[in-house]
Amino acid sequence: MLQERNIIISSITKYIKENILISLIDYKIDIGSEDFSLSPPKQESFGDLSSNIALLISKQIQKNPLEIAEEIKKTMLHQNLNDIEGITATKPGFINFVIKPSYYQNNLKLIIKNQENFGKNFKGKGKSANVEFVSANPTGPLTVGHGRNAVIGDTVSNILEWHDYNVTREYYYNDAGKQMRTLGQSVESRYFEYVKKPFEFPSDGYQGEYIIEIAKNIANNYGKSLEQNDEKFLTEAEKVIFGQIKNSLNSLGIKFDTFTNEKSFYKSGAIKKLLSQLKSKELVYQKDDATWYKATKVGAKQDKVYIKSTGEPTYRLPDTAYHKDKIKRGYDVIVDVFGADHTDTYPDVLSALGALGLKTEHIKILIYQFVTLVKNGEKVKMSTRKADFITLDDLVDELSVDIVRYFFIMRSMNTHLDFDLNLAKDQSDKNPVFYLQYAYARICNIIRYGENQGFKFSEKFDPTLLNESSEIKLLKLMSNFPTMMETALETLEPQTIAIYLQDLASSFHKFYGNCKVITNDEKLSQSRLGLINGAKIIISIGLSILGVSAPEKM
RNA sequence: ACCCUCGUAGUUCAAUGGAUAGAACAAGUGCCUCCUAAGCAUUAGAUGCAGGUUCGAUUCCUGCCGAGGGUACCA
Repeated sequence: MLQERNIIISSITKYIKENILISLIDYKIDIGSEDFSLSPPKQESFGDLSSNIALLISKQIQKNPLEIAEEIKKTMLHQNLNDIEGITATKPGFINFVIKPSYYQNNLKLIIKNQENFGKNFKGKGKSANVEFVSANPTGPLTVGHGRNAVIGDTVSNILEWHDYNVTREYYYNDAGKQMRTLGQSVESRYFEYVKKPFEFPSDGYQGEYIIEIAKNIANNYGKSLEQNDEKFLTEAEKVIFGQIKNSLNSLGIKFDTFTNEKSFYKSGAIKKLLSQLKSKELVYQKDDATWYKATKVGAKQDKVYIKSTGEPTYRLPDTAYHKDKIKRGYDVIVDVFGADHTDTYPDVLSALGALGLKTEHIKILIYQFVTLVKNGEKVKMSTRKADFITLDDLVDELSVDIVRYFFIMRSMNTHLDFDLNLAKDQSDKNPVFYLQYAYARICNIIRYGENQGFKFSEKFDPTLLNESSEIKLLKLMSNFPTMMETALETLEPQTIAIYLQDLASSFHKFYGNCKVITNDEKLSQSRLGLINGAKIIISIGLSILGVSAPEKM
């Protein structure tokens, strides 16, 4: 039922496209419906949908595009199309379509009827998805940079879930590498410092206060006579820091389903197996005491090291085993959220998997650019090792979950994000997220007010009374919601939703300024209650996907 | 040196190859006897530089300039 309805919603473009193709028969042009556009023009005065078809074929058939547009228009007018109020041909050769208001008005009824399911096309029904994100090694608190990763990953998961995918949120960390060893050494030396024994702090050790705290706790809990290389230094540190990380994520409303670590792939023998499989494909060789991946054989410019001359693998090898494991688990979609520092690494992982005959087309790598923190007008360089960072917790404390989440997804992933701390703080009451929330709270307030005045909202309202331009505009935007969500699924770019919601909220605020909802005109009041109830549903869906709260009062 | 991402208003960011490049913040001017002024209306302000492809380029290609990231032995 739902599916059927939403096909109707998005089908107006398909419907028009098909009819355009029909009108082309005389030209004997072979053009697929994907090869020309039919989309809302920037300029409202051109109508609701515009097509560039005439411009595209004018060269082939040696004719002025405007003339072609006129001819297509005439043909289509004869077809007497449903829901089309008018067709025009303009300047260079665009064909513009004006859709009847009734189309949008009737759509409102569908929104009210389907409530939070409005716009769903269930593309992920019966399918599963795995989203790997954050994946920070537990060497210190999460920083602002991890925040962008965390919020993108969680929101992408929400987008998939909304489309009915069964989503696994997964956190992967490297616990076998150098970073963790350095962490253990750092704690160890702080421990000896605390118990007043000779110590030597590693030159590249982690310098944060939290290391000292962990060392103190170890001394308090396990006594002061631990020896060098006791594994408690690392295991305790990992336990404590992971606890903090989970708390930080929790305070952002993020929960993981699975934590996977690198060590498990050594234990299970997966890495050995992977190496021998790659060897049999002649993709692995020995040189200078190191084991190399022959990336050049599959198109890379340089071979890469799998196992260093010290006998320690680089991250590439376990990462490949890990992705092989994920593929074998049978997900329909696998998403990795990586920072820009991974740009060069994932092609090696994918090419190795591909060489083993595994399918990798369903792996989507989302690369986001780094966050530059700006404080007092200066850029802050952050390093976990030097403890020179602003933690995610600090950010959430100073701002709020809603602001932090919204701030991280309101920009496209591949923009280098400048996060001005002073600005975010000073203007917190003018933050764009409040604009959305205020629209929602305003709607709720009108509904409350209406109830106090004896207006009970009924689904039997008459949508055809909504004819003010601000009403039509709002209705049109609401009709776009399903298409917008489809785009969000295709691109896995949360920003799409944020921008849409800004538009919708703006449209609502303008409507609020122009039209009074609760008036003496009972029928009109009912219609407008229908309108704002529809807007409420859509804002609510959008905010919940973004993980931002929808307050009934502000 | 090479590779990737990016360069749009004073600032932070939008814009499936389309028509007059959009917002927000900051600056100026209006609007609460009326459902919340966290709002609305309105003024001013931008595609780094040079070429190319195209009917048409912020978008695609080449070069230059600038920012960030990467280039086995951090992940």
